[in-house]
Amino acid sequence: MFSSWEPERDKEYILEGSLIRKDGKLALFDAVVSEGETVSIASIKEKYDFDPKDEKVKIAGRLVTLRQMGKALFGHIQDVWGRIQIYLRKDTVGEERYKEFTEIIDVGDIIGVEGTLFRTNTGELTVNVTEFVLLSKCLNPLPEKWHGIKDVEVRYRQRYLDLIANEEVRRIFITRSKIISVIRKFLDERGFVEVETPVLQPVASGATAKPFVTYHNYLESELYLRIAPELYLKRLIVGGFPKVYEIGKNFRNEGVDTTHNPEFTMLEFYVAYWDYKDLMEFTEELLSFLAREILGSMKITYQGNEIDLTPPYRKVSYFEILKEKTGKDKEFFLKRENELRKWAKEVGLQKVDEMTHAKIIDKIFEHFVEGELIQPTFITDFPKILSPLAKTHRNDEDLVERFELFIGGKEVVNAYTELNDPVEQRERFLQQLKEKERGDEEAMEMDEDFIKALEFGMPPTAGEGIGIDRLVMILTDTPSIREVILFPAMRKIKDEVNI
RNA sequence: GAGCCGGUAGCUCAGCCUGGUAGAGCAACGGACUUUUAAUCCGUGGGUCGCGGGUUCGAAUCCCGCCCGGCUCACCA
Repeated sequence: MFSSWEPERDKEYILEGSLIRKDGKLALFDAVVSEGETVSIASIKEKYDFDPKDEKVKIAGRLVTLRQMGKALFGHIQDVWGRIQIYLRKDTVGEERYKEFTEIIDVGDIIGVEGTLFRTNTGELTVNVTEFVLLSKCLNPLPEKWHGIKDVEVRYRQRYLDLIANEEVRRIFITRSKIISVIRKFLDERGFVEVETPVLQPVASGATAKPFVTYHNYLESELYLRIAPELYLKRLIVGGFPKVYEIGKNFRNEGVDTTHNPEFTMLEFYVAYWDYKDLMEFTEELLSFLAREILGSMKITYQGNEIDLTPPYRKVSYFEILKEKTGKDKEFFLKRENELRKWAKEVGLQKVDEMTHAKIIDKIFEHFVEGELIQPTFITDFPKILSPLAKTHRNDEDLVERFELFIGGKEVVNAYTELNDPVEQRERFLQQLKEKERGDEEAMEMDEDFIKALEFGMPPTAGEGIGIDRLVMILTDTPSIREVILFPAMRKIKDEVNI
């Protein structure tokens, strides 16, 4: 049962009426819906939609529509999962209670109702209300019922309004949650152990990016918010975990656009005794499993493009596709730096003189190749100078055993056979330090503690990172990363006094 | 950081080009209505036109600066 209504408070509220809404003072109702008895709107629809048969139900939610007709009224109450119609008749609840409802309850309020299910003349499953309670008052008007809320700034800054008003938005975030839970299920069933590694790290390494810096007062040292969990997860492989994964936030102190948010969610997983070829197959399995579980189909539409997630995916090597798109071969990119620089300027790449050799190659690839990879495509065998943590290719000293998977023109997966030779790893870090001295701000940091771990022996291992936000974008057909992050990074609104 | 676009009632928008004291729908408020669902019908109230400055007799409208947001580029796996 609902806890008892307190008539004195009702009167108080009714007496003050709309004044209470303006003064911002409100006698809160302490009525509660007792635990375990209220059922969700979604479960009622699921259970009784075919046959309501006067089932007694008790539900709570936000009143989002209201149609009053004198001696009866209709409305809908809603939560993130769905909405259900309620029907209130004067001759069912009594004259007093009916009057109370119309006088104290407005669209936007959180209410609880109790009643029996029936179907209206138009066939909609509806609760014929016998008892109701105001659970929380909404002091502000809700966004418009028909057009919802469109102002993107309001949608991001006050996401709760977006969620109340826009069904599509609710769907996206529910799908996001499902995607993450299906990924966990997939990995757990295959023997992976989920772990948590430090977000605050003394060395920001494991990726090429600018970190956020903070300070620990007690340890009296600077710490960095992680740009990647990679080096810690590999330490766990050294420690004997054969299969580990972590899903969590990474932080990069860089620009904001439709595919970048300063904090974003990554899945990283590592498997001992696998190589990058095993990971390609595993990635195909994972993505087709996701498509089946989430969408029930291998075919998706992303921003107008039909994308087929049925394995196997196209595999093409880094320099093969570069040659296809630019006519220049690996030799040109890797061995003839001066000619490359000249040519890069000719094709319109900016700030070439400020870039390192590696960076120019990376830029050229982004410019000529990335956006065109609509169907799932593994780009394999990257140049070594772009991949300081990946193992040298078994057939080519210039390359590493690495792949990235592109879908819808976006990089979604990055993976490689891990470099497990501590001597070579130190050399690669030193190479990065040189790049840093030459002005590459994103070059990777030396991590001596990680090298020490490698010196104890890391088994041959393959590791992979999946950008969860971008994956959600593709599976929900959204054009901007902000549409799949509940509270995307926004500029602080300046205090008017300080302007 | 650059270019383009936007900011008008609680929400969605019109008005701006061509300067003359701000408008619609929904929401709110009052009334009618016992199967409605963008309910309907009658009536009422509601504005720092993002902020600041300039031009002008007069600025939502023209000009300049700033703030916030979006897109594209740059940056960035």
